[in-house]
Amino acid sequence: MTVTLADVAARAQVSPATVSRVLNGNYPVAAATRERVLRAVDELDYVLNGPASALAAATSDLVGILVNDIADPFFGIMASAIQAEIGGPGGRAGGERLAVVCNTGGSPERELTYLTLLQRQRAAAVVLTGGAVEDAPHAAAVAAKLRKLADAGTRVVLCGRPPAPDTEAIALTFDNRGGARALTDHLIGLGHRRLGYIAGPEERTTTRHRLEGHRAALAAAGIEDDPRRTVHGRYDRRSGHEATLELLRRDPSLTAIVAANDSVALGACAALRESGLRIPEDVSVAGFDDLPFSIDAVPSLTTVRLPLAEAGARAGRIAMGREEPPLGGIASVRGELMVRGSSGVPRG
Amino acid sequence: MTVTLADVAARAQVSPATVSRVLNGNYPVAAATRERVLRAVDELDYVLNGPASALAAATSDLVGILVNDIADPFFGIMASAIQAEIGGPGGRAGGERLAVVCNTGGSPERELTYLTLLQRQRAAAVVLTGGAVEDAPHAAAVAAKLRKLADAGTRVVLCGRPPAPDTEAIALTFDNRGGARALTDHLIGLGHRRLGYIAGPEERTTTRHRLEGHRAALAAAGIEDDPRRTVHGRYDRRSGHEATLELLRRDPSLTAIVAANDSVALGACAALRESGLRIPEDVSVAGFDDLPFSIDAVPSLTTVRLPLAEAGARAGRIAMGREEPPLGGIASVRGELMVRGSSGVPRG
DNA sequence: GATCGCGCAGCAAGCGCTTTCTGCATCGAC
DNA sequence: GTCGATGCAGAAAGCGCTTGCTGCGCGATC
Repeated sequence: MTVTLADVAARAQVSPATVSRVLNGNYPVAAATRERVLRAVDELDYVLNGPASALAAATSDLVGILVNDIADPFFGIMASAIQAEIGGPGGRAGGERLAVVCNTGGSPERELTYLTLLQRQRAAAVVLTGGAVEDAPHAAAVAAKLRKLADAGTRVVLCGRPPAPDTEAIALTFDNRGGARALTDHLIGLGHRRLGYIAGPEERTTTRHRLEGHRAALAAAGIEDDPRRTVHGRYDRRSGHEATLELLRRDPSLTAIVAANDSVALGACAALRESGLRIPEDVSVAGFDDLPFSIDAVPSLTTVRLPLAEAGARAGRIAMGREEPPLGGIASVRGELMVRGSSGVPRG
Repeated sequence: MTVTLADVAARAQVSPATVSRVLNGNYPVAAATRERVLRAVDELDYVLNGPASALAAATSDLVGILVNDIADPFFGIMASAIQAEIGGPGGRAGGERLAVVCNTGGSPERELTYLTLLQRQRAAAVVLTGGAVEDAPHAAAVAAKLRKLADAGTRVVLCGRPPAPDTEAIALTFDNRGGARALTDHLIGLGHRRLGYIAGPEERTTTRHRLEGHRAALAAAGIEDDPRRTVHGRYDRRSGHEATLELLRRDPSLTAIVAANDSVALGACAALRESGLRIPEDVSVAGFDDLPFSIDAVPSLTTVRLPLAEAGARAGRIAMGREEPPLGGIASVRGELMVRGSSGVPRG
């Protein structure tokens, strides 16, 4: 029913071995023979059996990309860049590889399960994107998995994620702390003294790092860090909206709101407007990430640009072994402060 | 080195066959034996070899999801919904399936190549999302591929994509024509007579359908369809920005701009503002899709909401055989007009 | 007590490919 | 003319798993 290597071999009047070699192109085959085989492949419309070759060769051409939320452009942009380098169809790489984008939904269990699934598929490489969860047992479990994957020959790269100790994983981490510091420094420089902070989920490394940067800036300026000025939520606009109302309730005299990311910032803007406050005249707003829509907000969002596409591309190349990993296996990728319309000098 | 089924069998003192049956759970195994096997699996930290089992069983647990642009939330949202139903880790389905999100970048060749790659992997199902390219040879090639996939037992579902004739593929299409018609009807109802239209890439079905809906509305209102009022571009904000400037150049008296989608609409808004025009006082703007950020635009965007997540979920269920396909294998999914701040009565 | 049925486990034959090793020409060199 | 390279193709042994079939031991049946 389905065409197999043997069928092609029969048609081309060669042995299966030869067909395999023509298809994999890593062994000398006479031009005439190759020609004949290729023609037979074409005529029979033969498609290689992936599992079979993966089994025989003990390697597969699957590359896993783990993301927290595929519907979020933050991850979409990285995934897209990674995939472009993985050399799926159209990529520069010769061998065609299938990029598998796995949506963990931010759940540690699903992360682990996907890792197992990829291990099961004998993935050629795995790229984990986005912040990790700060939970010792889980971190250990992930580290163990990553070690096992590495042992099995799977290259592991972390993109926008903190390094995993005791692991061979290459890490390209974003300097969230530095970016947040610069952002809050900017606001303080404008004269703000009462800043609200809308943080992400408590247990995420990204959340903590950004918060630390923010606090470092406050401390450096001698501003007391009132815990009531920080609210935790999810990384989405809805959460930004709710958190802003809460912050305003706690302290109506706030002059600036720093959000965990751009989506949250947009939610904050909406809440401020609904509350009759102008941006930035009454309250300044700042985001993080600089996703494409941020520049279209009105006023456009002051934020920290993260080179998502560049980092993803680099991670992809490293995963494919087409670029040298950074020294020590760890590189910190800096963000860039983008000062735009949503931040200004505080009133009064 | 790596643990195999045989190792587990040895440790549990049973035959490999029994281990396999315990793992697949589709054959009676005595409780005590099962217990013993499971313990051995655990102790040896055994991970099934995916390719090997796929080869032996002639099926795999991979499910392909083709998207045009993974960095675009339009596709991200659908992909996310599909995947949730595919029953990856955490899904309701028992068997764990690996969702493979493939980024075609809108390129017909890559689409085809990915389809081949999925065929090669003997994917369990494939979901194609988003508009197709209107190119007869390519459409035929895709149809042929889909037929072949179906023959091989792969379930094929189209989500937000026109039906593929002569194919067993189930199609869930968006009623782009109807949505566009309603949108332009709304603007005409407000009194607009000079509407600019920023269309997507010429060769896409989505582009054509939306444009047809728009034109149908114009025709119904007896408004001449000046071809100079339509500009084609990509489905991104940049394109919306450029196209708007072009439309304004051609006819500064426009009172409304209808965009191919929300991203394009945002670009249009930016261009209008830069040109010193107010929205909607001077020019009304309308988008399409109702992506999450649309409500945060200022003014919030009048658009057509497409039930992306719902359609994706349904497509996912159908792909998994957990929901009956629609009668005739084709269902049209309607959008809903969302009237918001960006559209108003024209000046004068 | 012999027979049948049934529940459970093992045997062994592949699944379709890769790859090592072997073999046969052909060619150049001495 | 002979021998060793060299270049290319084939034979065959798996890769690790699934599954149809066989077989065994037990309680139920006549």
